[in-house]
Amino acid sequence: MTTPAGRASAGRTPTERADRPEHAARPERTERADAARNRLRILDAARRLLAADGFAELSLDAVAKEAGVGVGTVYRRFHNRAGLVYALIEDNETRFQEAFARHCGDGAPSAYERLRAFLHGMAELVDDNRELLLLAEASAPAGRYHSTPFRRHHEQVVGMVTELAPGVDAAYLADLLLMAYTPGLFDFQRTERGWDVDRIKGGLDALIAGIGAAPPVTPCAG
Amino acid sequence: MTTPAGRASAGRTPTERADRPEHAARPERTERADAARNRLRILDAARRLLAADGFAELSLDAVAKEAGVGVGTVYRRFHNRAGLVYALIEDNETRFQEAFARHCGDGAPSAYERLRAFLHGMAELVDDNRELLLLAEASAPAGRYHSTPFRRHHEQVVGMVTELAPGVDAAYLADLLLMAYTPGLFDFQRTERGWDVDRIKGGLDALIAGIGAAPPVTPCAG
DNA sequence: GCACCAACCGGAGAGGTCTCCGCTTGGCGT
DNA sequence: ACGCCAAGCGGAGACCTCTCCGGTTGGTGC
Repeated sequence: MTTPAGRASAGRTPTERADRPEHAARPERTERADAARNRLRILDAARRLLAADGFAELSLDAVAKEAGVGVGTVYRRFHNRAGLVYALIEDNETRFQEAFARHCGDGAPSAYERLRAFLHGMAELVDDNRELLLLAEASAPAGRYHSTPFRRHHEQVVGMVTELAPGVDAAYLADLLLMAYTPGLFDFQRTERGWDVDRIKGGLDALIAGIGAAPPVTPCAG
Repeated sequence: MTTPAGRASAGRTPTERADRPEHAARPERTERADAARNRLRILDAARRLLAADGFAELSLDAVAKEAGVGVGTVYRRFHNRAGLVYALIEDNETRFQEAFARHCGDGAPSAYERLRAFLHGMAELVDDNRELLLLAEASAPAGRYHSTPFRRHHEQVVGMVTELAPGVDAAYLADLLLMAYTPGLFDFQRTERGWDVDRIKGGLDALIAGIGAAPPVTPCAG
């Protein structure tokens, strides 16, 4: 998300700037050197603080101090705590995508198997990053739906579901499937309900097996 | 935006963490008269403020002032903002339960029809209380799973699913079905995706129809 | 080089959440 | 009636998030 597309700015006179809506189609400016340096510093400081103090709390004031920048700089860059945490998350997401692609690239399995592999992979990913995801959710519960990882996951699941069961509302089902990995729910199931990851995988397996097997409304016996 | 639940100062305080299941679990001790009076005052003040200023913000300082009590009193009673908001929600929940019972009490429809009615009713309930639910979720995303309404809903859905499809993991499926009404998701679907309530109802209908129709794992063809 | 200026920086301050703790009081036993 | 005391009260204060804005600087056109 952070890679700047190096595009030189066309010289603009200040008068032009006034009569156009500011955030309409702002061409991507290259990030200034000091800004880039500070962004890295902040991300690094956050990781350090998280590792040291645990995931229960993450004060952006503290992050700023650790990074050696002012608070304003942190907020300018990441908007709010949720923004910072989501930026941290994108990293892990990349690794997941690679693993999933590797898993599905060869052999080209059926849609069912790919969906199953995806869902199982998600279970492991969420389990591994539980604390960070919980922090992200606590910071901005609704932020998830707008996040790059969620959107990408949704797209992928829609594709597989469409292939698996052409009749169903794939977009809706994808939402629901992804909701299985809402951090708070997942943690509640693992911790409070005492379920292991296999139970969750199994529940999802059964669900998608049913979907793949049965036409959406008419019963099998019919 | 707002800090999740607790402050977690250096030394752990002996006071209980906030996201415990205890909202409605009042100890057997009878509430003192002044405490009861203040609780009502606070609830009332909160409703008044919400109606007047909108649901975007609800400062407990302001609630305390409006109620004519100290901040400490508010926090003693409701632990944190989430607690106060969930207390407000329980009210609407009661009305929903009554409607659902009335709907299902006579005629004793099939499990499928009862589940369908329940899910549709939830859709309306969530749609009607979107703002309040969003506020609750923002205050404590994980608090939902511990709340009395969620637990009751879960129990009810488990019962209906068990009856409908004895082979499946009813507890897991109930979780998933209820996640369809996560406030953030629902609002995202309605607002951002531009879906209407019927689309959501329809998606759920198809899902439970499939579940009722197909045996959990073996495909029809087998 | 040099001048210009948009983007960037930093930190004071507004406003919120929640805790701490000394004072007050309702309800009970006698 | 009366005394006791756990439960309740209130608000100062610690700490946090996020905004605002005057001063600074990297990168560009000339």
